[in-house]
Amino acid sequence: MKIATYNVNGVNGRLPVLLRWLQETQPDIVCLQELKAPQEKFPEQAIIDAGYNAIWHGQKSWNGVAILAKGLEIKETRRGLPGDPEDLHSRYIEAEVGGITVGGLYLPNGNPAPGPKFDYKLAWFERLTKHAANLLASGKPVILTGDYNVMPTEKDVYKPERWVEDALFRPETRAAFKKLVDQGWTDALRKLNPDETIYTFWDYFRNAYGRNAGLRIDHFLLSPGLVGRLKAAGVDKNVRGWEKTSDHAPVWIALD
DNA sequence: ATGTCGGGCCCTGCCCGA
Repeated sequence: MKIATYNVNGVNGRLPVLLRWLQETQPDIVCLQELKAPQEKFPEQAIIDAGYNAIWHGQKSWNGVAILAKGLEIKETRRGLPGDPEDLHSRYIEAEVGGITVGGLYLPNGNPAPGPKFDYKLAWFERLTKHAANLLASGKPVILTGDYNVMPTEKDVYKPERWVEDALFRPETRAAFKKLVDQGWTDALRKLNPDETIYTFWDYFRNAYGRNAGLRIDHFLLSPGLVGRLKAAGVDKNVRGWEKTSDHAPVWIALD
């Protein structure tokens, strides 16, 4: 079973790229982030025509998350993280699919830091970490995947010294990610490729993709029971080179 | 500091968020 995550950066603007990638790689389950579309503007029919069921949580202009599945029922278990009824951003959606609880997340960017946006990022991280503890305690197989907007270590940045003040790489952000993982999660891409340079994002500026000036910020965290089923993982880096593409590339894992 | 995207809107060049 192949499970993927993809920050599309505008699901309608990237629809041709998304459909081509689905057709070429045929993942079983897909988490999408940054739909940038209100609930009623999600391209549902095109996704159905591509062979996928979908649930999504849209929002005008920004954010937005979805879960797609091919030939599997998607049983929604939650939209939005608990802990702050004032938070109206569409950044978390969760479902039971194929016997696995899949949480698709779009963690706040947090720039500029310090400031209110960075505070919001750290608060959101805390809420995610609390919810993640409850998911682990359930003993069920769980995947938490999406755009974490965190480079966990220096290995995950093309030029770490340039990013130390950035919200994606500040010590507080890395500490928050470590605190989450240390609950007992496994970073699937790193587990299978302990020493390799792996990037999932290249910004649009200064020919970042051409220079491979990338970041690893899209992650798969697996609950302990799933680690033994992890057989492969990768980044569909070529998709970042397509016309009208997202600044992120799709990331995937294969489970037994 | 800069760079480049999608989306949205005082409908078209500019602002926001990333």
